[in-house]
Amino acid sequence: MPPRTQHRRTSISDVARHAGVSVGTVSNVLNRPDRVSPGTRKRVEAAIAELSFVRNGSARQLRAGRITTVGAIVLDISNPFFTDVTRGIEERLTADDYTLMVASSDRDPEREARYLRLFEEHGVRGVMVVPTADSIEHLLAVRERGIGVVLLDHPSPVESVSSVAVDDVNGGAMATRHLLDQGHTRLAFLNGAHSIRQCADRLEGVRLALAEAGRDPDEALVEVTVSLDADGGEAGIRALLDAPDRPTAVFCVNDLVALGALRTLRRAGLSVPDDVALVGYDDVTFAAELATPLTSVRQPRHELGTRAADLMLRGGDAPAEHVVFQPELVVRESSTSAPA
Amino acid sequence: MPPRTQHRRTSISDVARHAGVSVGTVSNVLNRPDRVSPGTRKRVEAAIAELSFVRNGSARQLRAGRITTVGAIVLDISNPFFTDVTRGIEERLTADDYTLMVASSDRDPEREARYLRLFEEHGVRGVMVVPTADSIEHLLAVRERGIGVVLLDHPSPVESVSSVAVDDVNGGAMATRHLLDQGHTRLAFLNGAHSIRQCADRLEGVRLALAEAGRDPDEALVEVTVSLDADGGEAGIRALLDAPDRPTAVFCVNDLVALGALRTLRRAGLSVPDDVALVGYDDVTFAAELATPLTSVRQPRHELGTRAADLMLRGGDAPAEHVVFQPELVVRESSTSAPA
DNA sequence: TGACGGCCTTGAATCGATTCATCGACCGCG
DNA sequence: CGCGGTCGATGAATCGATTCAAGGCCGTCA
Repeated sequence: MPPRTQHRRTSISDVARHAGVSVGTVSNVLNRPDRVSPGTRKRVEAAIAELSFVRNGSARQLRAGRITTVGAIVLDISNPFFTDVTRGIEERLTADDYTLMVASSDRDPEREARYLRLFEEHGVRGVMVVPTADSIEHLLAVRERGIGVVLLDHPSPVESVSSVAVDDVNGGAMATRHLLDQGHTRLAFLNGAHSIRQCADRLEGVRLALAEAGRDPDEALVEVTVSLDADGGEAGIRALLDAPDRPTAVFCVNDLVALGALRTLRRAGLSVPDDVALVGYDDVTFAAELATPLTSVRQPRHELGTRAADLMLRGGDAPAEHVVFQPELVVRESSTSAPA
Repeated sequence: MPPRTQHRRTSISDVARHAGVSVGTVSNVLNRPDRVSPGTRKRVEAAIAELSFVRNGSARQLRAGRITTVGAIVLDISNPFFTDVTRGIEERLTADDYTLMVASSDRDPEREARYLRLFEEHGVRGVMVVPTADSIEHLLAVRERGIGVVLLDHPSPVESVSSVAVDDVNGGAMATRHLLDQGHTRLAFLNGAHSIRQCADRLEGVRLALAEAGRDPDEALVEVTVSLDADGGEAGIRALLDAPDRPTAVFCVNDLVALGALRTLRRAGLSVPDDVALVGYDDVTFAAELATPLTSVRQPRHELGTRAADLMLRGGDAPAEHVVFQPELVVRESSTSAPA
């Protein structure tokens, strides 16, 4: 793609020569134009335009030390939950003229580590990470090297690292209580791997709510481990259909899974909510508009992002803070026999 | 967030000193370990670990000139269409050990320019851009400076710049022909600003199909300009409901708009497809699962991304290529009076 | 006239990793 | 014993922008 002739990038000294000034002056025009007389400034600007000069960010940064860029590593960039969180972050950062670089770990600790290193090598001011594993040793090490760290959608296991999270235990419990209230006794939970904190916590909430209601979680609950997308929901329901004693209510760990579940239940000729009640998590845009409008646990996605960015941008000497938002159950038709 | 004491980042010479070797040797351990004797290598590696040294990417890159990173600028990162395209790109790049930096221009030429400069300053190998405006002057300038450019979801106006696109004219025409075939005579098109090429092209296809059928586009078509999300769909339908001669079929420029349209039609007590037929664009995951499964024009999103990355990664001397994919109409219930 | 202050401009030093010409040590062979 | 060759290690030069001490110029005031 680049033209054959690999011309050297034009540098600040090319500009200086072309304008008949020193490199220092060009740099001043670029960074502190007020310190340069209007005449020379104009000449330098003309030279810059003529040579179509673009600053070399690496050199600039090498000298300056650190830049106004923050990195974010989320679990899955194609999940609407995370895109909304990301937008929140970006909005807040842009207000302070910071730039955001986003990466998706795809729940792979190795990818997380890789991007973390990439960000660090490029001298980001800080990173906001949704950790793939519970250990945050590696993040502490990063912070040790002077880089800001904020945990995203994850409560901090240590006091000294700021974090922004939503109470997933409560979210799981809310969904479960609702299903119990509707009279269901045999529940299924289409969940992700327990190594993912959000999944483990929501499960805990589910079990808590069952115990609270005097039910034995091991008996009243079937947990199916699935991938966290629509295909996972499909697979999960297939597994349940074959089971001898089919649950009457299914709680899905996120709305994408619920989408797949809904699709598969309908194909199997089962009615939602009459044959099977369904509850999702996240309350994404389309949840209300599905074939059967989906009951879901809503999280303050956007605010999660802005708040995290807030914590990131505070001075380096501010004490760590731990923010926990509460989720909210949005009841729709998929879990209530009488239309909502 | 960063600790009070602003310690200088440990550098390669710190490592060298600590291990009792020269900087050149440390660099060799890092880049060409085979040229270092096992003994010293081990010592250096120990020093690296002990000091928890992280390469300074800026310095590295300053010397090396360019890196294995490419940038992508899409119109709207929260649109599932673009997240899928992005995944395609990333998948292909990862195979060649390249890294991707994604940014969203939000259809703002200024933001596009800003990110373009940011990428260039950081020495990316190339950029893949969904242009916000039809002019690609600024992209040609970037290429002039030796940076690869591939147009994403946009046919190239010039021979020399590679591009990957989907035939939007045909997509618009397909949707329209389908609605005409269903017997509709008054159509509405909820479209975005014509400055967005995709929107202009789809409109052209719509008009083409109308003319083809012997209809006068100016008479048979109502076009409403809306924002390209669910809220836009809602606003668009509201505008139509007030119109004296309500169209019987609505074509939406993407599925998010269609989602909002569907929601609003239902709230207004109108049945889809009996009162109003609806067709979307993109065929996103949830299109088939909506209250009324949505007829939509499917685009090869993932392939669009991988193919673009392909073009990006070819050597700099390969001739430009222009790939055009064909969309595909997926008919569902929202546009057919008899259930699909 | 000379001293002084203010305003621009200069250019060498600096950031940290990479590269490469050079050197030393060591081995094998004649 | 001497020579050529190999392997490993060295460290100065380099990339390009920024910074800052130093110097030049001009006008003002005593």
